[in-house]
Amino acid sequence: MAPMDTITNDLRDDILSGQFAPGDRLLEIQLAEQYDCGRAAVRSALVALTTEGLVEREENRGASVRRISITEAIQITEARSVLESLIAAQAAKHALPDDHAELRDIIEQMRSTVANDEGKAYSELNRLLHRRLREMSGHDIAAELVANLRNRAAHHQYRLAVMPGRSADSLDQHAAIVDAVVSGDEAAAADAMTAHLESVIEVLQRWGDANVR
Amino acid sequence: MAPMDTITNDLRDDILSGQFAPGDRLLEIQLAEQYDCGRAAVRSALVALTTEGLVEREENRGASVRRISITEAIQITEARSVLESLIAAQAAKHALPDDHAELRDIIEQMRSTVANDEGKAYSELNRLLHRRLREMSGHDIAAELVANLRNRAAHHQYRLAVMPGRSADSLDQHAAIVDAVVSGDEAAAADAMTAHLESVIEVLQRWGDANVR
DNA sequence: GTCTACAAGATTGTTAACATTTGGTCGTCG
DNA sequence: CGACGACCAAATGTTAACAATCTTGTAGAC
Repeated sequence: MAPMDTITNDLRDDILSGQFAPGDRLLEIQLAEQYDCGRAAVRSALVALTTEGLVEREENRGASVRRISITEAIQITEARSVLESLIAAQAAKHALPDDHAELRDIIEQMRSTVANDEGKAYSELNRLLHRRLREMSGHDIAAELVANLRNRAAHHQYRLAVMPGRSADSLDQHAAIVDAVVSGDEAAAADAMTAHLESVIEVLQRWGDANVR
Repeated sequence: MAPMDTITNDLRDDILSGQFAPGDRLLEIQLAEQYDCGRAAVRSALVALTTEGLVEREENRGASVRRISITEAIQITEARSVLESLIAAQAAKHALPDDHAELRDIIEQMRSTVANDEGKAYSELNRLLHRRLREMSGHDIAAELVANLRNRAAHHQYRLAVMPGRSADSLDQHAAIVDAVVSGDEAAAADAMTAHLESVIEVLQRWGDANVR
C-alpha cells in the first residue's frame, strides 16, 4: 500500500520532528501498524536510516533512534562548516538576479521575526535560507551531505534555536553571507559561512562544557 | 547463514573492485545465490548501498551499479577536498610521534614504488596514507564521509592512477602533506591537502574536456 | 536476601509462497 | 510491412508463517 520510500521519509520526518526521541526503540510491528504497511517495508526504512546515521541497529536487538553526543554534534558542525562554505562559494558563483532578490527577502523576513521574538518562525527561515543556498549552488554532492549532516544534529540545533539573544547574532551572520553571495564574492561568501558555523560550534562547545561534568 | 552486514560489505567490495561494473544490473536472486543467503538479506544490502550512493534502484525495475559522470566525480572530489583538508588539519593537531614515523615511512615506500614504476603498489600506499590520516585525525564524522566519497568515485580514481607521470606529482604533494602534519602545522596541512586535491580535480577536468564532446 | 537456572514472552531474522509489475515476443489486423 | 494487442517470462514487491534470539520474570537453592 505504501511504497518503501514513503515510509522512509515519513519515519525520518517523525524522528526529526521529535515524535521519536533519541534512544526511543523502533519496533518493527508497531511501525508497520502506524504507517500501515508490512514489516518488510519498515525494515528497509530502518536500514536506510541507519546508513543515514539517524538510526542505530543491533543484531537481534532491534533499532532505536541514534543518540548524538555533544562532541559528535560539534564534529558534525565542523564538517558542515567546510561543506557549507563550499556551497556558499558556489552559490555566489551561480546565483541569478532572481535568486539574489529571494535571498534578500528571506533576510528581511528574518529581521522581522527577530524583532517580534518569533523563535519558531526564525528557525524555519533559517532552514529555508540554507536550503535555498544549497539549491542555488548547483553542487548536488555537497548539498546532499549537508542535508544529511543537518538531520543528524537536528536535536542539538533545536536547543540552539531557543537560546536567548542567539537570533540577533545569527541574523547578522546570515545577512553577511547573503551580502557576499549577492555581490558574487566567492571567497567572502565562504568566509562568512565559516564564521557563522564557527559561532555555532562555539555555542555548542560552551553548552557542552557547562553540562558535561 | 550470512548476516546482512556481511553481504553489504561483500557486495560493496565487489562493486569497488570492479567485479560489478557501473551500469551492471544487480539481480536479487542471482546475488542471493552468489553470496549464499536469502533475497531479504540482498534487498537490505541493496537498500544500504543505495543510500551510500553506490547503487541505483528503480521501483519495480531492480537495482544496478550507479554510474558516476565526470562532473559528478569532480563535485565528489571538491567535497572530499574540503573534508580531507579538515582531516589533515586535525591530524596535524593530534598525531603522535609514532604516527609521524609511520607517515614518513609510508612516504619513503611511495618514493620507492615511484622509482620502480609500480603503479599498483603506489595506489595502495596512497589509499593507506589517506586512511591513516583519517584515523589519526580522530574526526570520525569527516572520516566516514570521506571514505564514502572515495568509494563513490573509485572508478574515476582508478583511471587517474594509471596516468603517466602522475605519480611523481602526486608523491611531492603527499610528501608536503606529511611534512606539514609532522610539523604540527594545521593550516599548512590543510593547504597542502587542498593543493593535492585541486590537482586531482584539474586532471579530472582535463580528462572530461578531452572526452566529453 | 541474593544468585542462578529455567521458562515464558516478545522481537527480530529467515524462508517460502504469492501478487504485481515490467518487458518482450508472437500473432493478427489494418 | 508496420502497428496494435494479448500473452508469457522474468524480476521485484508483499505477505504470512516459522525459527532463532534476546529479555524478563519467577522459583528454588544456598
